[in-house]
Amino acid sequence: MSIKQTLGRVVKSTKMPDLTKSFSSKQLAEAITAKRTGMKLTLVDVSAALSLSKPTLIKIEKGDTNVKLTNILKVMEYLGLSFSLISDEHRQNNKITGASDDQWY
Amino acid sequence: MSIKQTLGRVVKSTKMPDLTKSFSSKQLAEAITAKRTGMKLTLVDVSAALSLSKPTLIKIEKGDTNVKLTNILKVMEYLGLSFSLISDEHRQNNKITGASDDQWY
DNA sequence: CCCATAGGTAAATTATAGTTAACTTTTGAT
DNA sequence: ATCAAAAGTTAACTATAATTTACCTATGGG
Repeated sequence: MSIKQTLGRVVKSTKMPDLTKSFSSKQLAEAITAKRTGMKLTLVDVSAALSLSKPTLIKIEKGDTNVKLTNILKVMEYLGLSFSLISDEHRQNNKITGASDDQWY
Repeated sequence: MSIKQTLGRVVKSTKMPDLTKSFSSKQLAEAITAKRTGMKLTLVDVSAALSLSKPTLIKIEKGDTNVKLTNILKVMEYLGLSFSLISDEHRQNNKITGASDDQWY
């Protein structure tokens, strides 16, 4: 048990959003909050670990997109979250057609 | 055929990166460039459509992460790209255990 | 009820992203 | 080899994100 826990800090954990739903900044914000609280970390914990200010963290957890990508990526990496890229028009049914793949868009 | 094409603008299309590989800002940048050129759009086309400056677009296509998330999302939406979120520790083998799911992290 | 701790907000300042405009380089079609 | 258009760079400027510090509120344990 960590010292912090013995000092009685309590971080209520929030529910992880459904990551199968289509991306939105709100979903990202919720996932970050859920991850952080699930790991029993406070805003100040993350703030200190990443040298990121608390107001900026709060902006991120509120889904404000007027934040530098690098700051969001730092938080995500720290919490064990990451992106994957989806190309909307990219066909799932990727059967072999013999055609060249220069029409993927 | 569009007027632009009759004016002889040529946009060389670049290859789409492998979207199954793990996310990096470089991968994102490459995907954006590949999508844009695949759609035969110039930087100025996108710049004009989104009211975003060319230097900012170039930063994005170079993988510079010191860019506001909102600007990246605008470009991605315009080109038909999107994110999905991945929780690193989230188990794939999600078998029914009867346990409550408050230990997802 | 206290009191400590976490979340959240506000104002002033600093750092820097973004824009504009002009310019250079690269590219490819003819 | 020329020419036009696309990509990329630069510098000065403007807009605004980020920080700092200080506050306020909410919550839960004792």
